[in-house]
Order: sequence, then C-alpha cells, then structure tokens
Amino acid sequence: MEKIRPKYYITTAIAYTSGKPHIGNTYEAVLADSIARFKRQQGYEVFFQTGTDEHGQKIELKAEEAGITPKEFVDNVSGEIRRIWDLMNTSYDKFIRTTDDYHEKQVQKIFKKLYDQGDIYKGYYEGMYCTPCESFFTESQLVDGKCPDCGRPVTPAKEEAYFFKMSKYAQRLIDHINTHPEFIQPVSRKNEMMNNFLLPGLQDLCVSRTSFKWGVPVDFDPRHVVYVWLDALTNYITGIGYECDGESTEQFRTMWPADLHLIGKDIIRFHTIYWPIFLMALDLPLPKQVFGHPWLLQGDGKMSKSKGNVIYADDLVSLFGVDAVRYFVLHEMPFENDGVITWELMVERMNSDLANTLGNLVNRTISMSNKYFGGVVTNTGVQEDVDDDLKAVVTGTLDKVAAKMEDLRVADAITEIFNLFKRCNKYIDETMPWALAKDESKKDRLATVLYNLVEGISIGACLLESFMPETTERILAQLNSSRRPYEELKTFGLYPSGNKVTEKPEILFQRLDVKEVMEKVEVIQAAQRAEAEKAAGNEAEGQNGGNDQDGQASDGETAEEQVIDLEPKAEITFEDFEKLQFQVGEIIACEEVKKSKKLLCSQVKIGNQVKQIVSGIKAHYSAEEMVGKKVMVLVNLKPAKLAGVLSEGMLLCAEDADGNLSLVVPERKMPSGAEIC
RNA sequence: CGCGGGGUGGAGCAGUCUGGAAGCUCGUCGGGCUCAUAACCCGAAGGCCGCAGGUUCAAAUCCUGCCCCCGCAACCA
Repeated sequence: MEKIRPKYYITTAIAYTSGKPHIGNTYEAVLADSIARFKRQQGYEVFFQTGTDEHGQKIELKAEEAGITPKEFVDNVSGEIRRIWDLMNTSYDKFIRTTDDYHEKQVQKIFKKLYDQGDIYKGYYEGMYCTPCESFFTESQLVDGKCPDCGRPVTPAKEEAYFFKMSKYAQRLIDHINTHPEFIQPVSRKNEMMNNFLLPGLQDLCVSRTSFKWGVPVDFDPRHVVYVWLDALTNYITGIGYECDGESTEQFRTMWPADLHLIGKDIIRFHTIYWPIFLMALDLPLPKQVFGHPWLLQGDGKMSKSKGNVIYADDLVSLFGVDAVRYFVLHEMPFENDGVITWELMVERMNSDLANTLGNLVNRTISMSNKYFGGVVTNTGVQEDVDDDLKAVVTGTLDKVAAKMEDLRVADAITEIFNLFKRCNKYIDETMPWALAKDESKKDRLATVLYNLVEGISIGACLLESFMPETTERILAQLNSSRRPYEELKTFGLYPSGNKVTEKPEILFQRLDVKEVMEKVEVIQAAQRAEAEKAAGNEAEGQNGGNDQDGQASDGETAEEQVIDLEPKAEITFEDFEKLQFQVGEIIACEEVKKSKKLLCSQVKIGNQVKQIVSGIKAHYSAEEMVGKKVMVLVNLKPAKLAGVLSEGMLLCAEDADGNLSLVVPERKMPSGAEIC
C-alpha cells in the first residue's frame, strides 16, 4: 500500500573547473543541499544533481600553463570540487562531469538533431577583425573606423560557425514567462531578462567554436567544438538519462522537468533564455523554476590569492566545523542581495547563535535533568499556563519553516527554528527549575518542565536536519531521542516519558575567541600567499608575486616600519642585465586613461624622442603632479596596449606591502635620456 | 557615458515593487537569575533611512540630479 511519493528534481549549476572553488561557490551546493534534504524530509522522492563543467578555452589555457593535458587538469580540479562538496556534507545523488562519455555522446546527438531539424544552421561570424587583438568588432563598436582597443586599422573577416535560431522560439518563451510568474526567481530578475534580451529581440546564438579544441567535437564537422553553454546546460537532462534518439530512461521520464535549477545570479540569462529555448527545440518540457541566488562576498576587500585572503570551505571547516559553516552560509545570506562573510562575522555567529542560544540550551537542560532526576525525563503531566505558549511555538514552527522553504527563503526558515530554541531558553527563566527543585512538593512540576524542554529541543533538533544534519544527530543522541516523521513534528509530547538522557552533556559548539581565531587565520593566509607566489614564479619568468594592489588596507597593524623580503629570483648574468635599457625620462604630459580606473598615460621625453607610457598608478599620483618629474624608464620593453592605449615602456616604481607606489627618480639632477646602468 | 549591486542607529541586514507610526540579529549600557559554554531572561540608549530638489495631506518607499562604496569586465609593462 505504498503511496506514490511526489518527485522533486533539484540541480545546482555545475561548477566550472578552472580552479578551486571558494566559499561563495560552495554556498550554492550547501543551499541546494538544504532544500533537497528538506524536501526529502517532507516525503518527496528527491533527486539532487550537481557536478562540474569541464570544457572551454580557459581550461585549455590553464592546463597548458600547468604543463598537463586538459583532461588531467579537470580530473584534478573536479576531484577537488567533489571533495569539498563531500566535506560540506552535501547529499547529492549524482555528480555529473561534462567529460563523462555518456554526456558527451548525448551532446553530439543533440547538436546533430537540432542541426537536422534546422534549428542550428551553418553561417559566418562576420565583422571587422583586428589581427593583433584577435578580436571581432561590429561596425558600431569601431572608433573612427579603427580598432576600439588599439586604434589600428581593421579588416573585414568571416569565420565559419554554427548558429542557433533563437528568434524562432522567442515568442513562445515570452508567453511562457508571462504565464508562469514563478519561473524566474527572484521576480526582480524576470524584468531584467524581458527588458534586456527578450523584448528587444533575440539574436541568434553562435553555438560552435573553432578557436580552441577542448570541447565536445561536432561529430559531423570536427573542426568545430560545441559551445560550452550548450554542452553545460544539457547536463540537467543527460545526467538523468535523456536519450536523444531513442528511449530515455525511466528516471528521466519521472524526474524531468526539473523542479528547481539553483544557480548564481550571474548566469540567469543562460538558464532562463537559452536553456528553455534549447528544450523547446528538443520538444521537452521546461524546468518549473530557476532561482538566481545572490552571491556570498568577502567583507575585507577583494579576494585575491596573492593577498592571501580568499576564504575556502576547508579552512572554515577546520576552524569551526562543518555545521557551523553550513549554518553561516545558509543563515547569513539575504534573499536578494549579496551576503558578506568575514572571519569575524563567522566567529560572532558561532558564539551567539550556535554556542549561546543552541549549545548552551541543550547543555543546561541535560545538566538539570541529571542533577534533579538522574537523567530520567518523565512527563508527570503537571501543566501550567506558561506551558501553552511554549508548546504553541514548538508545534507551530514546522509550518512556518515549510512556508519559508516553499519560497526558498532558507535563511528565514532557519531563523524560525532558532526562535524555537530562544523560546525554550525563555521558558527556563519563566519556570525557574532551580527554584522548583528546592521545594519537594514541586517535584512533579519540575519533572514536567524538564520534559517539556527535552521535547521542545527534540522537535527543534529534528527541524534542523536539513540545515545542520550532524547537529541533529548529536542533539538527539544526547537526549536519547530519535528522528521523527515529518508530520509528527507538529505534535507535542511524543518524547518517551521515562527516557534517560546522557550523563555527560557534550559541548555542541565551543565558544571561540576572535583573537585566537585571527591568529590561526594569519597562518592560513600566509600559506596561501606563499603558494600564490610560488605559482606566480612558475608561470611568468620575470614577474614578482605580490602585485595585486588595491587601496583597501584591511589590517591596520603596520605601525613598525616593515621590511620586505621577496622570493629570490634566479641569478642572471651581466649579459642578461645588459639587455635592459634604462634611461632617465622626463614626463612632459600626462593624462588619465578614460575607461580605466588605475591607468595614467604619460608622454615621456627620453633624449630627443618621446615615448607614450601607460602606468597603473592613478591611485597614487595625479596626472598633474606627474608632469615635470624625471623618472627611471625601462625603454626597450616590447610595446603593448593597456585598456586600448599603446604603451612603449615602463616607469619604474617601488611598491610596499600595502601596494603603495613610489616612482624611482634620480637622486641628483640628470638630463633626460641619461643612461641608468 | 562598459555591465551590475549597494549606501537604513557601532556591525551585519529586512523594509522600497503595492507610499501612511523605522524593524531584526549582534554589540553597548542597566537590571534580573544562577541550571548552563562569563552562558540565559527583561529593559534602555542609539537613526535628519548617502546628498539636493520635486510629486503628495503623507516619502526610507515614487520622480530628477549629484556624491560615495563594492563586484564583474578591462587591465595594473
């Protein structure tokens, strides 16, 4: 007599394997996990898919830099991502990789099918081509008929490519979005998509590339590889057994369409426009909902490995434990706006919510049970009016949580559960068990009070399961309680009377001292910096490591004058040195480079010639104060363009640990053009 | 004018779509309590809701202009 359980298919975006995911990427997996777990708890047959997106030019390049094959590269990174997902205790049912053979095969078939039915056609990518920049531009992008980047002449050029007829399905998609207001979440994103892309008219999408190899080859035209998005998006159907030209699996037939695609807000366009249109072309139903979640950003300035301030899940877990990290990312994320994470905020949440409110509640309850009744919890039924509100809060929480989850407001759902725990703490103050304990005649009342607490905590613990599964286990174990079916979480009094709680309550969350934590963070960051420097040393022969500067000096602890030690570079010969031509240059004019935040463009007189040199020093020198300075110039550096402006040399600067710059100038008066040797 | 997000008591945020007494968590201060992880409970202080105009009986909320911050892109020769 098994009732048929409704199905629920949820996916995350598959993570791009260009590098180790930071906490912001990890957040998405945890968020999806909490929703998947909650749906399971509600009785749904859940399928939760995540995975990695492994093709593309960027990966090809990264692999080349690392001196390994693209496959070796992605095997490595994909494994790392999976390890972190596992570390975070995400309960995915399937981890797909776009390099999986069944996936690649289906992508090829899908491409062929769409081509055969005329949705994909061969055409030309046409435009004005700037050879040095290797870029196409449209007529409207050109500046005075020349390359907007370097100002050199461009030539008309054509490149063969496949295109998808987006326009054919655009109206259907517009209708679908209008008749399904829940399709794009949060709703504010819906207008963005409509106004920016759909209503102005959809361009046909170029769905193949010939400029690199690392992708799924178009089987009937192997010079082309399938555009990464067509490849990546289809994972949602290939992962559950879609078969393009035959019988799809049973699983596909029951699970598709997906109930929820959980993605970052940056890729909403791909999921709410291109993906639905691909599906229409394949004659498949559209996913029910796409939720573009906000980002989790770091509070202390821009993330940068060379600064050592990138926050990774495994570092967080080693300091706080898995559930504390899950709690933080789930609870601190606003619904629409970006959230912030810093080590300090993490400690604060850990202490106030987890240690104080929850951990301490469990601890004091168990302690009292042991102290007054040897750990035996009995419902003697001596009720008082104060109990009613406690029970109402406890039994009412499930529906509140469910309502929040229905709207994907996970943070608010967690807040509801913690309100339950707060109510329990208040109940202790209202009933004052320690006072009851002094009066032998109140013993039965005392027993009931403790019973109510244990029961309330049990229910609260069960509600936490989707968000902090380990914590649920630990609390229930200490209370000698067990998981309950979903519906029973609305019923007060199911904790078995006469049960015995643990004798020694274990600390669930240890309060942490911010200073101590920050000391450990220092160590983590130092290791990260060292690694970044090592990596930088490997890839670029002459570059030094810590060159990431931006004005934000986060730690103000630089009272002492610091010295700076650099990783020593390889020894060079005098001949090597002689290759460098340094001269004194006089800056005769200087202006800011428009379109850039950091660049100044100087005309530098060196002897009788004038060179144009662009430097990233706007934050430290104004254009006016540059004029007239005599500076040290590396003259024979190969010219390059920066933000589209040609630069024919380099002004030499000294840089301190905070990225402050100082131009190097001759100590005595020297004529323009004087050699520095 | 490259794209996008944001400026609300000390910190982090909600409220802005659908104008109508400025709210939550943390911190601070005062009090209570002592079962507990210096935890818990109660109370208080603290905000011209970035600036300037406009619409309105009424603006954090709608309109216009400006300033500042952040992310992406570009790029730091």
